[in-house]
Amino acid sequence: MSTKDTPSVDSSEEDIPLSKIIKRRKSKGVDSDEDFTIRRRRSTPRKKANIKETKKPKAKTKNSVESDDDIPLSSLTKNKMNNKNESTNAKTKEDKGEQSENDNGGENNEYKWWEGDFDDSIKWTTLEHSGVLFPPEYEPHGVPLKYDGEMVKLNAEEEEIAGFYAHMLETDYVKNPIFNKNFFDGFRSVLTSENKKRILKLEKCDFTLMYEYFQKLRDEKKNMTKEEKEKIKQEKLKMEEKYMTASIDGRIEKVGNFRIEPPGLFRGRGKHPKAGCIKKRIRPEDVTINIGKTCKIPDPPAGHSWRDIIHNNQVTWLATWEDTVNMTPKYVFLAAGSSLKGQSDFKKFEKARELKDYVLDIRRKNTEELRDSDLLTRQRATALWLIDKLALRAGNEKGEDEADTVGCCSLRCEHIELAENNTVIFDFLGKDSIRYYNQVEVDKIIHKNLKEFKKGKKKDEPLFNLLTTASLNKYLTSLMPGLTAKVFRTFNASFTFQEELKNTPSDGTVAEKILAYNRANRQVAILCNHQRSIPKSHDTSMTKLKEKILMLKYEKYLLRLELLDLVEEKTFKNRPEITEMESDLDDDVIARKKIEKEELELKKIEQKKIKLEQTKSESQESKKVDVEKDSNSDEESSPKRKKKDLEEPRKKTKLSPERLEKKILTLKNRIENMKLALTDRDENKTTALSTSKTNYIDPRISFAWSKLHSVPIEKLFNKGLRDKFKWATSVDANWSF
DNA sequence: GCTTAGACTTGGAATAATATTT
DNA sequence: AAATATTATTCCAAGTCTAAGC
Repeated sequence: MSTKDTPSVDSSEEDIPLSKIIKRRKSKGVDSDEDFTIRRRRSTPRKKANIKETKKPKAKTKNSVESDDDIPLSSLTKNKMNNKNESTNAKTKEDKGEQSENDNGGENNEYKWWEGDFDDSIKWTTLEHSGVLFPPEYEPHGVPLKYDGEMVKLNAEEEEIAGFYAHMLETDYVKNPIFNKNFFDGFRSVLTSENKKRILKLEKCDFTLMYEYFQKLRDEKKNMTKEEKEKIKQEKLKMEEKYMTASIDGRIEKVGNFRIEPPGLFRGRGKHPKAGCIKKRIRPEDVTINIGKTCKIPDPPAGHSWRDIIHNNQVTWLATWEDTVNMTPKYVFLAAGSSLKGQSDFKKFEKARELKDYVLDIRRKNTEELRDSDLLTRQRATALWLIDKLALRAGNEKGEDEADTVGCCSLRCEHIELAENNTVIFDFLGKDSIRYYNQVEVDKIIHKNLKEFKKGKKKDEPLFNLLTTASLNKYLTSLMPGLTAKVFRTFNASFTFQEELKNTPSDGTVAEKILAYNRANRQVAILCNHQRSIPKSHDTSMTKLKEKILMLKYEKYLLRLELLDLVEEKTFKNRPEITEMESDLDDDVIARKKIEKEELELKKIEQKKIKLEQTKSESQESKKVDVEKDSNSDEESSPKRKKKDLEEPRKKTKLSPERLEKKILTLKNRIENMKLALTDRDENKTTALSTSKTNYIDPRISFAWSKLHSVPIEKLFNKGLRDKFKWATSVDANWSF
């Protein structure tokens, strides 16, 4: 493995946290030499001195109110302060019981914040919760590592880290050299000196014994009986119950992520320089709790204490800790359906709607500024054009220890190519290292400007060298209060969606309408470049669906033949829905389907037989006769059939013409629906609809559409989304974004 | 003024739950 | 009833943006 390309850590530094090393290098680098031609990326580190064991009790956040601070934690936690805090504690259980499973405002005692005003500078007045849930302590399993063909016994710490890697053996992560290097460095740093001497190369490590052991555990778990599984589930639920809700201003609301992230290997996306680094176990001593001043402080796990307790009601988080890989803060927030999240969601969409009233003026002005004499103005105008037209993200600067991805303001010359006919080709990695590739014909002036901005620059220099997200946003806010780059994305997404929905066939079936809805959704997802990897089973499920449709068509064809046997064809002169032959149902297909159908029927009969034998052994005889009569009704030999053979009389349904006609129509309907579903799915294979649905499209558009077209909202929003967007439920059918 | 800590939204993948097929 | 496919939920990484702090 590549020990060669590892300049960052030499052996002498082995025991110093990586973050420290990087920080040191960085400051050295900035002071002295280094490239830094034009302000390239921010020389980041989110550092923080990170004094590991001598944890200083950290300064209080601005609003944290003193009061309890001088009392030792231990006495606070033991000393039940129950009575002091307003009722909530006792009430909790009852409330939970009654509101548990009301999906959609069945209960009316719910807090409908959207029916009144709300102030959101102060997020809460009382806040009570149970803190966070820690993952279980590590339990060693004793499965050894094989190194260079020999067994190596690992101690618990070593084994845990090795296990992290073993778990990922089947993933693509282990194909990533950066990941491997970071992991191996981390692994070696926990090895005992004896093992460290021995374990020198990752390629010689064989984790398969552990992998197989984990696999075995998984299988065992899977093979447990239903009852055992249920019991475990119940126990888990009981453990977690108290963490799942919080009481905010006396109301019980759901908490989102109350679980502390378990230790593991950092799964950075794309070419993240830290991919594979060890994410250390978080302890109560790392966790700060934010809670109402008079509320009971949750008990930390036995023998432990919290890092800090604060009472900051200007923020919404309940707990925080620092991620050990990137030194970034992590938070526990309320769930998406909570009032706090709902309010800010509502605000977000209202802000985007506000832009509607400004956008024409802004665009007009911007168009002028594209030709401004000032270079900065021209850059800004061009960038804004991209943000507005192509829904690009703002593009903050990124650090050296992050994956190299860009957004609008951080685009570099290498990311765009200027082609003929005012065409620009965008090709860069955006958020999550998702590729943005787009070939667009742009206004002449845009093309001209981009050409100008590229001129004389190297490919790795910034395209908009005079622009930053901060300056752009500052300018935007001067045009409209609270306007920032991301508002454009929200605005354009919602607006596009509403426009696209106008293609809904108002006299279509529900399935057709849903297809139109999903198509509109998909247009937005494409605009926002929300991509996903093609599901593994896409091809198979596609052909399967096609076959299914063909089978239905074949059955319809059979019914039609039967009908035309009974009734003169001319009766249906003006009824193409009855007489029309399916275009893709040729002889071969018919032959194939015929056989399939027979096989299917045979199988059914077989099963029926088995069942009969099992259940009614005494009346077996008489039934069997029936079955046999059925099964030998048609015998087929060769799949090669000529039309003549196909049309020869077949097993009939013996239904009346009226019934046959009706059956044909239902079948036709089913076929249509399936075809729609198929198209929908195929068009969707690389597009992720969920992100735009959850974050960009104003839910009121969907609720209004649902009412206007009488499509049940359940077909559009799953339970989670309905809960998240309950504030939008009551819009009028004619509501407009 | 500039940098960056901090808080919050946005994002695709992984995993769990459920539905469907065998 | 087990295997598989599909959908919903959870996970946690990676953005945006504000304001604290110099």
